[in-house]
Amino acid sequence: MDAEKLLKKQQLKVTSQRKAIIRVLQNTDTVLSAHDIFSEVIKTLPGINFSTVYRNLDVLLSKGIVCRITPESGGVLYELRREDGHHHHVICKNCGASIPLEYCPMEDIQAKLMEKGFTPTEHRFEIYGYCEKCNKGGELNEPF
Amino acid sequence: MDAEKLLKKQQLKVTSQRKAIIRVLQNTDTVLSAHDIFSEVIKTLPGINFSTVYRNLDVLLSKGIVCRITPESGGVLYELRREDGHHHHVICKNCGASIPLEYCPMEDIQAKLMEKGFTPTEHRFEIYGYCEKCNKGGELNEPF
DNA sequence: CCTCCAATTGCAAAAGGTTTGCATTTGCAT
DNA sequence: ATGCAAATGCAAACCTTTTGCAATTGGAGG
Repeated sequence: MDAEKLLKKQQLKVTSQRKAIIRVLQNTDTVLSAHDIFSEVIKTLPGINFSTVYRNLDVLLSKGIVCRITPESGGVLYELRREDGHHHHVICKNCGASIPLEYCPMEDIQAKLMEKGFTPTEHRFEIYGYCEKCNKGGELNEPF
Repeated sequence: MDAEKLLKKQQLKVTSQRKAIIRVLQNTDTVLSAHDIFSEVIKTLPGINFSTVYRNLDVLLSKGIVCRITPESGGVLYELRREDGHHHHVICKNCGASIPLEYCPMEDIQAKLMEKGFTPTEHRFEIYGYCEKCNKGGELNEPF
């Protein structure tokens, strides 16, 4: 779906800034920091402000258009939410590639948690490592 | 194990600051922010500096004495590592209680990842929700 | 017990990332 | 075409974490 439709679907105003941000996310299969996104967006939209990027990432996140990922190593990363419904990610520490994962571990232990009286509301499951490409190639580009 | 033994075991110098930090972590079953830890430590060790807390949390983390947790909501939290070996956490969003979990989802999908050519190096699995106590009680104290 | 050195600490300043207030601009419903 | 709420740019504030440096301290070795 193109950026404009995505925004209208969520009843968000269609601004050039929002479209640019979404396009950046659409044109990559890697996870990006707010800074990464800003650096890309400013190429097509000189003059866009950092706070606009931050504000819009928050909006897009709250509308479910993007996902937010916080690696152990620190920082916050974003990616377009491409799949409907619940899913997890496998992320390459070398190139940042993000691979969606169907599998969800919650099913396996939901019952056990309830037994203990714990009511789960959210969970996170992320896998980090090296993708097929980076496993082989050898040289490390922009690790994080 | 007491703080001093814990430090000596890892061949770290035993300082009053380190002991105080560890004791704070030993006296709770909840996850704490660096700020939380500082606020507690300063009660028993007036004059301790924030940077000392940060530096030591890093040291303790690298020695495996503490765990670091980064909730979706942001921020960085620490807890004493009480279990040997690999484990995950169930965390109460209300009181911060941290419950260790034996179950690890990696076993279930390790093979599938390798098939795809992905080499996992780290992963995280955390569950957030409300513990038995907070489920019932009702009032919310220090949510995060 | 004393001495000495590397490790640790306190302090202050800087760095880094993110948020906020406000005036201006812009999308879009009417 | 018009008006208004929403979005943006800008600058400053904020908060958390890191860093350089001088002073202090733990503990190994004498």
